[in-house]
This record gives sequence, C-alpha cells and structure tokens, in this order.
Amino acid sequence: MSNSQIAQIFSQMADLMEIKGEDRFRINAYRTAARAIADLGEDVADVAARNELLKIPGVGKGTAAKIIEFLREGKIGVHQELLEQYPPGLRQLLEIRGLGPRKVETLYRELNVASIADLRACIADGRLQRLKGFGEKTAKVILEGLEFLEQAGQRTPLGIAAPIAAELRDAVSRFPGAGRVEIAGSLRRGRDTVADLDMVCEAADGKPIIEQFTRLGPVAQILAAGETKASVLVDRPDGAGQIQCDLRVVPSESFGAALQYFTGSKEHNIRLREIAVKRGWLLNEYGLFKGETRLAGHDEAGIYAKLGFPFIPPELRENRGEIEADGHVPDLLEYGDIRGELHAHTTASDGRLTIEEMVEAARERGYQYLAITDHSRSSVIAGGLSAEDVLRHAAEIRALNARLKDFTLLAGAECDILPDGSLDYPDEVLAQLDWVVASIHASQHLDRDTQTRRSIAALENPYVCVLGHPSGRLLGRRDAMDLDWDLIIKTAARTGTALEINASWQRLDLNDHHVRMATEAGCWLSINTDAHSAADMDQMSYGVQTARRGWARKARVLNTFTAARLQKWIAAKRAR
DNA sequence: GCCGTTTTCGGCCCGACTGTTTTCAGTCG
Repeated sequence: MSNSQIAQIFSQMADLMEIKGEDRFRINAYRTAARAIADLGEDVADVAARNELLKIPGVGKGTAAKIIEFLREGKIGVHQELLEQYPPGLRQLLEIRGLGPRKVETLYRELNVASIADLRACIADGRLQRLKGFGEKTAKVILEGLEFLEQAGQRTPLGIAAPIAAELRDAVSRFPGAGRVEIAGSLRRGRDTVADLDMVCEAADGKPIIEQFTRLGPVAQILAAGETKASVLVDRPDGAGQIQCDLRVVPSESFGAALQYFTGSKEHNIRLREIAVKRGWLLNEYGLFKGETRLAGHDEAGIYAKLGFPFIPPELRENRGEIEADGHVPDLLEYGDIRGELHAHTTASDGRLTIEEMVEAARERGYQYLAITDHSRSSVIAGGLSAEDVLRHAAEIRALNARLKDFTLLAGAECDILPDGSLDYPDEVLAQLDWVVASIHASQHLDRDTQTRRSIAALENPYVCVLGHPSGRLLGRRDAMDLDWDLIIKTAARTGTALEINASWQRLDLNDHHVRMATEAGCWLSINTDAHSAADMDQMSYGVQTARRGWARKARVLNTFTAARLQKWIAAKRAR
C-alpha cells in the first residue's frame, strides 16, 4: 500500500511548510489530506485508477495531482524541493515538547541548529538562552522534553494506560468538591495505544482540585498547572518510562461540553464546531452557545442532540463517516452483549488453569459458553497437543460438559497454519472437534503472496471456524505480517469463516481499520481474549472497543449468540 | 489547499498556560 507513504509525505510537507512559516490554512489542508489518505479503507492507487481521488474529503485538485505524481514517479516535486531547503534532522526537533515550528526556525536561522546534538550543544554553552524570546526556563523545558522523548517517546498500549487512568480517576473522585470525573481522550475512544491520558472533573472551584491532583503519589513531574488545568507526568507501573496525564476542571453546566471536547478526536470536534458555526453558534469546552445563551453543555448527549445528532459513541468519533451517517450509525455491539469466550487455553498446553477452573472463570463473568482451544503439535514451545492427545482432551472436555448445567463447553483447538498453508491436524481430526481456531504462530516473515495464501487456505477449510489473530502483530514488539487484506477479507466473507478480534491488549488483532473493512464486506467476527488465565478474560472490553471502532454490529459477532444459535452456526458452516 | 442548499472568493475551530514579555507569541491539545 502506498497510502502510508503518501500520507507521510504530506505530513512531512506540512511540518516543513510550518517551519518555513507558510500559510497555516494551506498547511492544515495538507494535514487533512494526509489523515484522509492514511484512513482510507483501500489502496489509493485503486481510487486513482477509478479517477475518484476528488471524492476523498480533504483531497482537491492540487493534492490529487500530487498523488498521481507520486504514483507515477515515486516522488513529489514540491516535497523534494522542501527537503532540499532544510537539513534532514530538523523535523525531528518538532517532536520535542516545548519546541514548535517558530522556535525551531529561529534556532536554525540564528544558531544553525539542525539536530538534537546541535540543540544540546547550544543549551550547554548558553547560546540558546541568550536568544531573543528564549531564556533559562525555555532551555530547561527543552531538556526535559528531550529526556521524555528518549525514555517514553512512544505511545502507551491501551492495556497499560487503562488501569493507570482508572486509578487516577478514582483518586480525583475522592477529592472534596469533585463531582463527576471521567476519562476522556483516545483512551475513552478505545484506541489501541494512547499518547497521553485525559481526564475531566466537575467542580465549582478548579484551583483546589488542581492543587490536590499535582500532589498525587504517582505524579513524577508537573508540566503545567493553572486555575482549571494541569499536565503532569506519571510513572508507568511496568517501568517503561512515564505517561502524560492532563486534568481539566469545569463547572457542572460545562461538564458534558468539556467531556465531549476532550474526548475528541480533534478531527471529529472540528466537524462539530463547523456545524455549530454554520448555524451562528459557538461550540467550546464550556458549552454550545447562541450568543450569550447556553443551548447545551451539562451532558454530552445534549450537545449532540442540539446539533441534530443522536449520541455518537466515543469509539466512532474519528471523522470516519460518523458525521455523514447523520443518525444512521449502526447498532454497535456492547460489552453486555458478549455471551461467551471462544479462544482459551488450559494446562493441557500453555494455559495456567484446568478446564474446570476456566469454566469457573467464564461463569464468574456471566458467560454461557466457553471453547477450550489448546495449541496444536507444531507449537512445541506452547506444549502443543498431538492428534491423539487433542482427541483425548476433547473427550475429557465433553465428559465435563455432560455434567454442567446451564453452561456449554466446546471441545476445540487452536490449530497452527503451517508455512505451506496446510493445517497442523488432518481434516478427519478437525472434524471430530466442535470448534477450530486456525492461527499462524511461526514463519511470519514470508513474502506477502505466500503469507496471504497461507491465511486463505485456512479460511477455505470447512472445519475452521475462525482465523486467529489474523495480522500476527504484537504492539510495540512485532509488526503485522505483510498481507493482502482485500483478498483475505473477501475470502472470509465468501467462505463464511469468522475473523478474530483478539482482545489481548498486546495484540488487538484485527485492528480497528480491518474490522471496519471486514464489517463492510459482511464478515463474521469473533471477539476472543485468547485467555491463558482467569484475569486474561477481563481484556474482553478492549476487544469490544476495537470492534466498535470498526463499526461492528452485534448481529455479526459470533460470541453474542446464544449457545444454541452458535451450534447452529457451526453446523451450517460445516455444511457449506 | 479545500470548500460551498447563503458563497467559485473568502472564509477556514477554540481556548489554557507559559515564558519572556510590557501586551503577547508560541505551544499544546
């Protein structure tokens, strides 16, 4: 896909134009275009081939011409010209907190600063501090920004961020004078990783709340603290650096507006504010106003209602069609719709609990069924089962199932997809199981064609119910496999084989984009925690959020079914 | 550079906090 390359070029151009001091609206147009192309569900080359580039919102004649230039030449002339005007390391300086385009330009022009090393040298010998508009404090902020960038520069996974945020929210809730307290930002929208934590607190007087907040135990550094707003750095419990947390305090009548505002996304909010402006209104974090009159602000639903929308769930607020949907937002599934877990391991392979203990864990979470899917023989490190062992294991699962009341156990396997696309068990073994998850666990760096053929072969097998963690990514540790997603999703839709949304926060695989593609293609989905322990099952909410971000409807998610309906689905799938 | 059931020109989202300032530019979200 050239989409990400083109998006990168446009955002690079925007950065450089900003340093150059060009018109900010033109710069913004490039950023909008970059984002639109990055979010595109299909290859931009295909759109260009259909002559439909201008249909992409944010892409006009100028941008379209540059896209075509890139597709033909592999580069864009004006981008190359910009690159020649500035040293290659300059853009990196923008990533340092406290340094924006104006300061970077000044540093380059006055002191010839072109890299982080130059920057450090200028601070060390005091040249930076003597510049007009700079001072000791600026130098200190830049050094702190550099330190943060080096030790914690990357985004924090949802599964790390969510518990930290919950703890901070509970602490703030206990402050005297605090009313409603909510987590906002990309965490509330359920993104797989977050850059920082945002919180909104309702209180008549902000100052005491802010003061207490900055004194909380986990706070390692205060970046800013005013009357209504504070930014701090908090230590990550896993020791992997720090994460920024912003708290905003507003009065009761503004809480909904502030929560809406700080939940974002920025792009979604800009759309809403444009709609407000068109009606002669004003939308900000204090409310929706017509002149002096407050039309809404106490709660989020009121803001959306006044603007003519139903409540738009946070997961959809990405300006990916939720505004245009104009009320026709799909019937998104909810956490409470989940009735079972369809991917779980026991001590038979690499899980930590017995079958009985896993059943107990599932029942504690209100589930009606559980599929036991231990590893197959090729996953040697995970203690994969031989064909004989998996059948013996299945008999044991069924024996227990016969004794259970109001609960269904499915005897299954997580069967490896081998490098040649064949499965780790022969069909006659798979046929004797109730439920089969097929997953790739090894040889993840084969070329795109081979890798795609592997996945497709598994999807075509009638005994395979679901393709497990389809991209193979491990957030921050391993890239997704190079796959032809169009083809995989089309095949899944045609064969009726489900695609997994692996809910483990290290995976979240499918990701939101691919869920959206799968949903539009009419694929079945299964949200699985891939549980190796009882606690793992609690990650289901991350998977549900990812599904919602991909506009998944309850009707297409298998583990919202009753056990009886699921059994029928399996029978129908095998009969195809 | 994009966009248009008021517009093909003239707009383009909004506010808090900070540092280095004598009233505000820069940065951030």
